[in-house]
Amino acid sequence: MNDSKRTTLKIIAEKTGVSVTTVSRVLNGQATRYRISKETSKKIYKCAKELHYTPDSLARGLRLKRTHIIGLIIPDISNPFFATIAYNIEVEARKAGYSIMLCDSEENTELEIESIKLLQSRKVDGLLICPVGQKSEHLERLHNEGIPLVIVDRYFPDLPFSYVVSDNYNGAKAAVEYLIENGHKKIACIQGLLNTRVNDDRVRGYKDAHIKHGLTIDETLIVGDSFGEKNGYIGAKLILSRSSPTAIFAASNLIALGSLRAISEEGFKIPDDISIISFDDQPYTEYLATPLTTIAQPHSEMGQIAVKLIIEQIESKGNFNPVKLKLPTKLIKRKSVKRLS
Amino acid sequence: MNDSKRTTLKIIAEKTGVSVTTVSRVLNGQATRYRISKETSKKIYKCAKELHYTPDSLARGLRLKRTHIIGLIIPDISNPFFATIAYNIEVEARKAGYSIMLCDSEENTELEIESIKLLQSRKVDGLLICPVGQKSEHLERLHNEGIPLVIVDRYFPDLPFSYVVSDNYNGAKAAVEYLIENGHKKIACIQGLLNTRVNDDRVRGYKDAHIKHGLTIDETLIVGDSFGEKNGYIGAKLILSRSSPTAIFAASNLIALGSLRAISEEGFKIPDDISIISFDDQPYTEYLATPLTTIAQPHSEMGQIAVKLIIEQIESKGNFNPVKLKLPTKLIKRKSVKRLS
DNA sequence: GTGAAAGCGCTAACAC
DNA sequence: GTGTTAGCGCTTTCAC
Repeated sequence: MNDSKRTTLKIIAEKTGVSVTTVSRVLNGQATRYRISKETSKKIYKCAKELHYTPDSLARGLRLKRTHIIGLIIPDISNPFFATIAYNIEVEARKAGYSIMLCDSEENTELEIESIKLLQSRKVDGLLICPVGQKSEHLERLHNEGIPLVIVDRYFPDLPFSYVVSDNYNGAKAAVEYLIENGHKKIACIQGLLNTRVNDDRVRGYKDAHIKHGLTIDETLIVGDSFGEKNGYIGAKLILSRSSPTAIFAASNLIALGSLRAISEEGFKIPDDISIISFDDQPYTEYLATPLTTIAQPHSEMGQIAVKLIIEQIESKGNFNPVKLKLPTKLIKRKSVKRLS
Repeated sequence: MNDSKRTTLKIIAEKTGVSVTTVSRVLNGQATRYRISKETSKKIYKCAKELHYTPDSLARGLRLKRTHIIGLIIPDISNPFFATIAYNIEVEARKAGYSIMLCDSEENTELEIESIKLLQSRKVDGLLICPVGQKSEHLERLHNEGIPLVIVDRYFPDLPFSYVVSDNYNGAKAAVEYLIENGHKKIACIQGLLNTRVNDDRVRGYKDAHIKHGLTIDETLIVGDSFGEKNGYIGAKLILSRSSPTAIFAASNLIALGSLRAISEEGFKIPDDISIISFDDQPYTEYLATPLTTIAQPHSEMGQIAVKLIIEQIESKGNFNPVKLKLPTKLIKRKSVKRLS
């Protein structure tokens, strides 16, 4: 921290009457390599302990060009989906000796770009980004600069960097097929942020499920433009007022929450009046008025794998190939889908 | 990051034919102060831009003894309560030019202590800690070392450091009084982590509400020992099997979630068979099977104020007095409490 | 077995 | 108006 004169190698060197070099070597476990005498070592360890020596990571980072910091950019850490991912990332990174510097991009590409710059100036060893996902030039640039980078959740399949995401397409398709198999034919889709791969994949899954089962796609049943709760609310209100779908496919947990509010305000009952299925499972979903049928994403795995990938990349010094991972989702059947006769 | 030779002041100095000092001064906006000529300035800015110069925060931090990093220690970032607080902290800190280094203590004092050491070696300017709360020696030590420190959520009233917390005592008391006013006399309490001030305050509020209304306190109705979901589940199971309370006071949002599971498993209906009131409101609480009556905590304010306090403290260089803030909570009446005749 | 010296990129005191 | 120099705390080459 600021003042109060923290212990440095120099201080220890003076106290023990050896050179800074020796102290550094001993404290870095290189005593044997340099055949430093047991006594000297002991003396140094003892002194370091007494004075509560902690190495200065800034100085070390400056010297070594290695900070053991991973920059993490999240679109909204208050969203339980990202909070869970962040949790797993932090725990896994810590185990591997890395610290996390956290930035929230507030679902805003400009802020995302700012955050990247910031983290670069902070000299993080690598970047873990859950991108807003509408633009990618800034990420490509990063990649070209040779900065270790792993994308989580939202991705860009055609670009040459590593990512770990859920299988949004098949997840969404499975969700909608489940609806169709239960006799639903008029299914609304409240989608998330437009022109993001995640959303496009989910919507594509929604459409392909229709096609597969010979149903025509009614574009007016597809509404919405963000992953937030408000969009779920507005989307559901809209859809309920102008059409009468028998089911809703909500493209995110927050969208589902917003829809729930709209649905109850409009006096509809789930699943009797309308069915709903949501993307992303959360601890609370099973206790909702009607326990929600959802597509669960592998939060923990995503976080853990992301950390593994970024560290591999950091430690490989450039010669590695992008790893592209699409993790399977799981349909969790609960009570929010009604079987139509 | 690691290689690819990032632009430094030196490089710019060479390209523009001036000294490093001048470059530093210009790029730090001290051109006028040192009366550096417009041309020189322009030249430098232009070169810096072309070469995408970003200052090296490590070097700067080392030199200035100031990193503009705030260390944040959270017991569980996947808990929506903390995630929301973290969100507000990150946003507020960023606005003020600070970055957040995040550590999750997993509700474990040992890890909390480790994290503190880590963050100290990272030379953070100050520490924002949501402590586990069972021990405080390590925090006192920090304080004595003169390290800027603000405690959030869980606190130690007798110790001389700043904190910002909810008024847990009055919140809990209001909750239980509300129950009593609705005719409940046999009220169970599923408490959180023992020997933490937060829990003690909430339990004290629970008890004092009884006393105030002339009810005797039945210690067998008080169960539990952690803020997690599992404890809520076990606690509710226990209480339901051996007593028959008409209401449950759940000391956290996760405890409430666990209780909900137990209650439904046991075939009880809320609020007809049993009422429940929970501490901490979350976006999903109003959509639960029975919308929960809760005590809402001022998440955003807590986060924002915490950042203000820590920055004040960082920038005051020692001569400041601890600020102790207890923020009011709010009873949010929904449908989980039944009026008994 | 140990040390001196250089240098990572930056800022600031002191020159002129 | 601009430069020289020292030094933040650390690691590492080279020397003996």
